[in-house]
Amino acid sequence: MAEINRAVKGTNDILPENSYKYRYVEEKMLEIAGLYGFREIRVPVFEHTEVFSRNVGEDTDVVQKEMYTFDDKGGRSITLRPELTAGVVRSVIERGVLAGALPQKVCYIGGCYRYEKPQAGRLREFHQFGVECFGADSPAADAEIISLARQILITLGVTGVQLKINSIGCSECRKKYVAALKSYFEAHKDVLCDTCKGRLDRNPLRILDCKSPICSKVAEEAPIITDYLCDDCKSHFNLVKQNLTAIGIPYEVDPHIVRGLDYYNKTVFEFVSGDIGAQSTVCGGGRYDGLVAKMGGKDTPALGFGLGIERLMLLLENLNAQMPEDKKCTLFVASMGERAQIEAVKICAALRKDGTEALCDLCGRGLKAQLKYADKIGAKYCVVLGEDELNSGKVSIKDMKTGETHECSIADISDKITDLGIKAALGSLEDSILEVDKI
RNA sequence: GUGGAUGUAGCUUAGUUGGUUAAAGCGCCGGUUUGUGGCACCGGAGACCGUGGGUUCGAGUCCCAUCUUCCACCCCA
Repeated sequence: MAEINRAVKGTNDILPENSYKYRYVEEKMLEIAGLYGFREIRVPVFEHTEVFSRNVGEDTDVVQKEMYTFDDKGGRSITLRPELTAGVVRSVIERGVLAGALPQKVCYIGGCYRYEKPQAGRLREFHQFGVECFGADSPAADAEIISLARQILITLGVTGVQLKINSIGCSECRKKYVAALKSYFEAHKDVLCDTCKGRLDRNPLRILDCKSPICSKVAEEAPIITDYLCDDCKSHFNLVKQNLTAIGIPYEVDPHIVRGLDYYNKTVFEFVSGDIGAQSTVCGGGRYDGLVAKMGGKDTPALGFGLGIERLMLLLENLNAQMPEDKKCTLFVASMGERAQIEAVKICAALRKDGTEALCDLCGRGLKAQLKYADKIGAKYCVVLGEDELNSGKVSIKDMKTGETHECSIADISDKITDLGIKAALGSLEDSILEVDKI
């Protein structure tokens, strides 16, 4: 295949045989978020580069080497969003959303772009579902979004994920902690891996996350952030934990959870799974109380999370999670001869007007081939239309599964189909959703 | 960006120590006498063997490069 005709590295096509699963998952997520008062917001795929570089963090990998940045024809530096939080914050400030009743709760689904080396659960174009809550500083808000993330995962059939939480404190206590951490690792500098030696100055927090056996061994004995939290941060974190316990959400405090985006403070959390390869985080988020003010808005506490849709789908697949079936054709109208063909088109038009998926031959095929096709696409019923039927005005509707036939007049096909208890499309989808809910 | 693996029809694969028109299954299309799908049988279309170089009388088979995909590191969702 010529280079130009191939999908760009790290991008993916979702074909009809799978797209309905994505739609189901996305609709479910929006629906559950709605139960918590989150309403969908849609923001641009690209922003001024500074929206990300300044706020995600000039020093982060995302900004340093992963952004798709280009100049537009007006000479503006534009960047395809590598994540959604910064753009959403820009939007709610600019559009005056934060002037409304607080907290403001928004959620979104959208593509994100990062120039990384593709791998299982990691694409250059990937999609995130996420929520952001503005104006709530209570620990109950932290627990609430964690609860939302968990409800989404569980409802969709995810099992075996672990919730890890931590507090990285406010800027004051983090300053003290980073200093302590630095002097600790400084003492063990000789055994650290090369990348961690480099991180010592730039971002000592990252060493805690290193997977090299030696570094993680050293990290085990490192000072723990929770010991450095100021009274306010400490009590906030304790209350988050109490809230989680109160609503029955199991968690593990993992002092090594360090988010890679600069805007986080206080509570951070991740839902991790062992079933999606090395990219174990399906959902990550936390508090970012300083970001709104930093971006020029009124000082407003905020928090949120992002959930990787491709990773979630991978996980659901690996776990063999139940998924509703796709819609199928309700009635196939096979025809023989020109007169019948035109009648078939009329019947389909009438059925579609009534909300029923009805198909007829478009290839000029023989009767046998038409029925074969009806079978392959999983049509529930079919009728054959020939001279006999046109003359008598009666057809027999055949149930493709059982072979049973039901007589009726051509004019009554639509009513008959309805009588048979078949609600095209939506019926089957809703049934299966109910089933999933029961699990 | 750094490592390791992969690449033959739409899909899954076979292809012997390099040797004539590159196989199979599934899928697709059609047929098995005239108006009924699923089964069976028969037939057909479909591959410049990822791409570009090189070695050779001759390469899907060997060498180099490049790209893709996959896996790990890094980082993140």
